[in-house]
Amino acid sequence: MAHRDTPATPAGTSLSESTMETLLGYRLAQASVVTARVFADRIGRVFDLRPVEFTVLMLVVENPGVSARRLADALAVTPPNITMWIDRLVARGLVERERSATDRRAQHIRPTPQGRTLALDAARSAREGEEATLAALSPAERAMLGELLGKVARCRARRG
Amino acid sequence: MAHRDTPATPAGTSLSESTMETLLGYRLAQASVVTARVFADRIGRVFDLRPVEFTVLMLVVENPGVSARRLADALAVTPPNITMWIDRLVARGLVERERSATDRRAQHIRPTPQGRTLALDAARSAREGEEATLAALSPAERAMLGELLGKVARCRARRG
DNA sequence: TATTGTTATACTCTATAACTATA
DNA sequence: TATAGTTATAGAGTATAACAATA
Repeated sequence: MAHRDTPATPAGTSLSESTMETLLGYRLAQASVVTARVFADRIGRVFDLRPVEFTVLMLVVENPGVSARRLADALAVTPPNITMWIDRLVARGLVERERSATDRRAQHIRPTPQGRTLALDAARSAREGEEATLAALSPAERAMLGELLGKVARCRARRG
Repeated sequence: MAHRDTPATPAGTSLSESTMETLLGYRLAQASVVTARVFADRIGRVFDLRPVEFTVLMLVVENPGVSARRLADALAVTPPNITMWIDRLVARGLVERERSATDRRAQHIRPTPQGRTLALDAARSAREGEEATLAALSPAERAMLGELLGKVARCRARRG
């Protein structure tokens, strides 16, 4: 059988990932493991909000009167799904729907006072969690990283 | 009814996201929309590999003889799931399992020649796709971004 | 007793298709 | 005819629990 008895990568060491590291998608995924954990600890458990749910709420707070369509586009989520997430927020009294007077197909979504408070509390908590977890990065590095990620996000093709 | 007829954010403009932008998790998610699309176009459709599946294959290529456990840890995937992904790669003849001689619970996973070829082809294609899509970023910016993301990934708590 | 890996299973999230009501 | 939103439903992905084999 002449299997080479290659002494596999010893445990305790990190796996080699030199090729993967050249792919931005991989590095994003690895970095997201960290932020997802912070989110779960700081927002998921405490405020009972899923990532998308929190983002929808926060965007509604920052853009009161926004339509479901625009939220779906901003989050790259399909129309049926944005309906579901908004449903959940409405059921919890965090946002409200209102038919548009000018285009009766569309709707305006606005935060309730409770929704606004909860969103801002959650955001603050997440920010604190990230700061604590990412202490290895200087403020300048964090800022630079944010800028670069924003530049990547702006490479998104319209209407994909 | 005295509803305020606030002229909601006009369509055509981007949504305001100043608070969200202060959260690294949000920026990562937004940037991931771009890389996920590149992946789907360049790897998903062409090579019929899902993101996790591709990453498993690539890590096996770069770490021949690695155990399932270490792959699961590296990818933050649960043991049952890594079993499933490896099953799929084995079924396609891209990797092989071998019982460890020293610890008969564990196994060594190695790429087949076809697996190796396919992984490297896919990686090259993904890299080309990212370069084309992220042309708005200079090589220096791309390198800096990769470094910073690596630094974030290294903030991952062990065994969470 | 702890660890590697597997099976069985349920849950979450997302996508597609078909529908309504407006424009 | 096209668009905003909804419903119904299927699929992909992930998680938990229980188990087998080995250490």
